[in-house]
Amino acid sequence: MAGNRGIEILKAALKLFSTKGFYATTMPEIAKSINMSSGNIYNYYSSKELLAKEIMKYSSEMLGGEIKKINDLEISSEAKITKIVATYFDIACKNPEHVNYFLRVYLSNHEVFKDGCEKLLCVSPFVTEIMVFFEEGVRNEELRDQDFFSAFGLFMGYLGGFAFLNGESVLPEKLDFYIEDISRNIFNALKA
Amino acid sequence: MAGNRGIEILKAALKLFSTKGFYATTMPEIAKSINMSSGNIYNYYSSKELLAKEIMKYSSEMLGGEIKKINDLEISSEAKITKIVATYFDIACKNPEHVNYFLRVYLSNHEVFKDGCEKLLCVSPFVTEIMVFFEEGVRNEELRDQDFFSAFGLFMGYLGGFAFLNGESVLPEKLDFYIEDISRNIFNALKA
Amino acid sequence: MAGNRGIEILKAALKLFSTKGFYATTMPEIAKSINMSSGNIYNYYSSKELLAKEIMKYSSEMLGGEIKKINDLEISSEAKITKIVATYFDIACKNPEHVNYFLRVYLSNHEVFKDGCEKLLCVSPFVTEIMVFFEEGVRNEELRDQDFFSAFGLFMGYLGGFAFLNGESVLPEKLDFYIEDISRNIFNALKA
Amino acid sequence: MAGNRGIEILKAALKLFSTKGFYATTMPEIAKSINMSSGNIYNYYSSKELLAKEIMKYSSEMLGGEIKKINDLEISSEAKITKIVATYFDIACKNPEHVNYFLRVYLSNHEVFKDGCEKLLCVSPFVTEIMVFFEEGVRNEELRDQDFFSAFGLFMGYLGGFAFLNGESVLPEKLDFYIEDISRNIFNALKA
DNA sequence: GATGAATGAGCTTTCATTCAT
DNA sequence: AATGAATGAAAGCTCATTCAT
Repeated sequence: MAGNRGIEILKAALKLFSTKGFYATTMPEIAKSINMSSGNIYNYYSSKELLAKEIMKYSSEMLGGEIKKINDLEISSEAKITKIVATYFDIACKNPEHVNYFLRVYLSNHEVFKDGCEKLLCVSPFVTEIMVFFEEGVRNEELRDQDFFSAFGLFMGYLGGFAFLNGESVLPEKLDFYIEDISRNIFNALKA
Repeated sequence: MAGNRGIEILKAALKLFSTKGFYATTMPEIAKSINMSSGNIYNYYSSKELLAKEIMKYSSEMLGGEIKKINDLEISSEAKITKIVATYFDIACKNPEHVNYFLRVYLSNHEVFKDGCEKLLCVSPFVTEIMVFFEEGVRNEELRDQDFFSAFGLFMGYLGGFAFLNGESVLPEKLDFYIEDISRNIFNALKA
Repeated sequence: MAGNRGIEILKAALKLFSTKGFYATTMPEIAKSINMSSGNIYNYYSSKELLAKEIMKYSSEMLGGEIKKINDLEISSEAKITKIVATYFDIACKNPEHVNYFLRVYLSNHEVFKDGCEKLLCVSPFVTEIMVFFEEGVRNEELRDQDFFSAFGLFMGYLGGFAFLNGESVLPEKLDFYIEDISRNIFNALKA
Repeated sequence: MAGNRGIEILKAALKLFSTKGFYATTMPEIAKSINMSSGNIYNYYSSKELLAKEIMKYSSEMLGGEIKKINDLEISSEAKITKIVATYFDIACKNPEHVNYFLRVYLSNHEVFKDGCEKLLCVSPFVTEIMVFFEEGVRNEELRDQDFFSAFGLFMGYLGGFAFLNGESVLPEKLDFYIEDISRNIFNALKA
């Protein structure tokens, strides 16, 4: 389920869903945005809901991939934290659709992600990489050994929350400005 | 705007919106849940959108009020953090509609909160109390002097993120279990 | 489930379904034919399928009622047969929608009458009266004692088939013309 | 029109139309059931409606052929009636698609058979053989001389009605069980 | 304040048919 | 003959909102 045309639909829907929301975006609208007929979308995704789920998987794989690159580097946990924050903010600035999709579509539209995306199923690529980062840090005695979810929630919540604040235009500075502060806070919270 | 009947509508809508989502909840459904006619709701709230905004203010005032009580106590910042986390989790367990409304309705349905709730306008009672807490801590030299948003994002994101994980049933333990870890992490991040 | 407005919808749908078929008739079309908005139909019948089932019950009760009147008369079985044939043909001429609904909607659109109208459930008022007629005739020794369905199939099939031929305009004469022949044939087939 | 592949399409459509109905069967579905592409059907039949008409002719010829075989036998009219009933029921059991197509597609979807199948045009092979049977019986003075349609309606309606009852699963016995009763009833109705 | 029938625009989805390959 | 992606009109149904009572 993909192919060139399939990806094209997915990207168009990602952009629209993340901007206008799942319900406020119509299938004809998605189709029109890539000069396709509305009926044809259904040759690629059998329903609007399924499309939404595929998008979440796609975005999560993309984000997980970026963090994996950082995990593969031979640097300290402290440095990795800074890189993760910077990378996340870079995406939030340059390709905000991924972050916004998570915040505005996945997080809220429970009913849509019921079957097949329960728990964190569709987001696991991202979760997994954070887990890898954390456990390596603990093994190296750079990070304090604590409950994984306590640590994961900090990361996910802090970064997501900041992306939200940025999207709401309440931050007086650009995202870059906060990288240092945030990285330090996270490291202080997690360090051994 | 308000009155006994008005509050009744608001509470019913809060419960339904936070459970089923804004779009999946219909006005007749809200009305029926309190044995009222659908038309009559419009005598109290002139539109579904306006109702959604009023709910956000209401919830935010309620949550802000709880935090204010903590701010008024004569205890250390470290102790306050623990109390804030515990209170937030208590609400997330016993009255999850408030927390879920923020996560599942406010956070996502941008288009609904456009006019009159931009930025954090409808959530200011909560934001304000976090700000009071933080500035007092800094003044007392218990907390490090850093950018307010860096600190606020930590609080809001961490707590919200955890409420989300709990709602998704991905946490192996009950929320109480995490209070200590989380409070320590927050204090470590913010302390002077 | 009826009321004045409900019956009005039902009659309008009966006329259209029996003329144009179930699928070729649209809900807006039904609504328009009685100057109602399409949405409002759903306040009376929750789906097109349900509407179709209610119509079948309604028509069957009407037809059953007419035959009951004949059953209540103190006349010979032979005379009753003639009256039943004449009455059926009278309806087929003056209110053909009832007969055509049975032939063109009920008989064929299996999938529509699946739940709640299986077997002859929605047509039982009519079936019952034929059964009453037949068993009385047998008890009076006017009719031969044979399997009920063998007798019922003759009635239902013969009359229905003729109504069909008439509707197809293949009969060279008006229906009245055939009453005598058909009644005699039925009596010869069933008599003791 | 026809050829090997053409007949294959026709048979596949016959089976599907008679089971699911004309409107509930899609052209791609027919194609898929014989491993053909949907577009290719149109090289054989220019429209769904035309296909439906060709099927009716095909089925009617098949049924007419069976009755012709009986007409060609040198046996009494009474014996022929029994054979016709038995043959019809045999088909209704072993190849129900023919009988069901008549009942569930032809009988109801008026609009489809409008042009080219009006009156009994597409069913004439069957009608003709019943006519031959009847007129020979009258000529031999085995059957009473009466209006042809009065006699034809009895046959067609009785048999069709029974096939319907059987299809609805309302008959307590298998079709075979009723052959004797029904044949006797028909003979009693038609005999000289 | 209260009712709930009525409106009608708008949604997702389906499907006969076409046509470039 | 054969493919199947593409089209686009049209369907059933929903629901925020109105308004006569």
